[in-house]
Amino acid sequence: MSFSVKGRSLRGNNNGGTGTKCGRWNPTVEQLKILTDLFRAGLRTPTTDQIQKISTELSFYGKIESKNVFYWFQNHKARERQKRRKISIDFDHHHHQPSTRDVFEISEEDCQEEEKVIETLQLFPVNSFEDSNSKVDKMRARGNNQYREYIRETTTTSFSPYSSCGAEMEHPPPLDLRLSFL
Amino acid sequence: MSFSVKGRSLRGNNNGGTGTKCGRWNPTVEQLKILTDLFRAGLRTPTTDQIQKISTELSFYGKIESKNVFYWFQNHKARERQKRRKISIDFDHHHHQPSTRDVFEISEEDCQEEEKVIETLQLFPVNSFEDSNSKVDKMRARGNNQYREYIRETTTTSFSPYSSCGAEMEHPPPLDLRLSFL
DNA sequence: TGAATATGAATGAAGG
DNA sequence: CCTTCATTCATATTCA
Repeated sequence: MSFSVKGRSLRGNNNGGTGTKCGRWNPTVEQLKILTDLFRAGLRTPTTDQIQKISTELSFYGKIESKNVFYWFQNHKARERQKRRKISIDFDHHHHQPSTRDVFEISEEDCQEEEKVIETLQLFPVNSFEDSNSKVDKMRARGNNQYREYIRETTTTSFSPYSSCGAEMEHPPPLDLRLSFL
Repeated sequence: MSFSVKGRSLRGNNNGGTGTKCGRWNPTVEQLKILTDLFRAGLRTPTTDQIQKISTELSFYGKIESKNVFYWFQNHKARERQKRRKISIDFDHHHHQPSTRDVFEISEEDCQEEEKVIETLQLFPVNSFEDSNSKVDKMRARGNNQYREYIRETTTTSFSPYSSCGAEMEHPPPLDLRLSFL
């Protein structure tokens, strides 16, 4: 159906939201770069005003609407958090015995959970003395959450005691309880 | 849509964490079987908890991460819906029985749109034991709140004097002030 | 072997 | 902010 050429690779350069399908905004590399920088600089929930400015700035690199900026931050923030959360769960789940090796590297890069701001960049008043001072986002260990991306990053592929190299293991088929084990 | 059975032939066993490129998860026939059964049993959007269990169960048949399970259900549900949608359109277009097997191929699947559960299988409490109480989401009346309102009303494409459709323009990069323009 | 297709993975966009 | 849907991207797989 939809044409999917083999090598699309680069995202941003193909079109600034123009050219092809204008169904939805597709950030250009430049836009993405800026957004990421802002995020990493500590920006998480930009105000309407900030969104407006960012949008204007980014519009320079391609078509964009302020709502795109709004959504981008919302999604990015959420997914970044979930990713971290999921990884820990995943680990916890597959953690059998503290095997010597494979101590995994869950933490990953920026573990800056909070709205930490990098002054070096002369940021805006991200959350400046507004109402809440310390919004320690306590991640309540809820049992059910959405899953979304906790993906990418390290391929800390959870191993399983079974499944070796093609080798067939006389696995203890739990079987039957197919649909009831949940 | 040739009726080529989903038969992935000899796929399942290759990704035991070995063999070929483990770029991405490739379900083994057993895993696929279970996932499909669960889906047909009515499971559509498993909770994190369910995903964990399923993942554990499936890990027995081969390397797998919980995220794979998450994605599988997301994709399967979406594509099932999409397929059905396309068919109806197709049908609508022809104004008469396509007479082709396409329609049948699909109808073969359970047309249960909802999370209908087949009790026969003694399913889990799909949605039961859910959260106990409400999660009163307090939206702080910040100035940046409710952006959605704004989004709805204005489709302000925050245009810019530059950036037109596809047109190439040697933009005057404001650059530098990346993070300071706010 | 390259086009067509199946499907895992990612993310923009909304609804609530 | 959480959850879900719709699309799209990226590959593995098929097949002529």
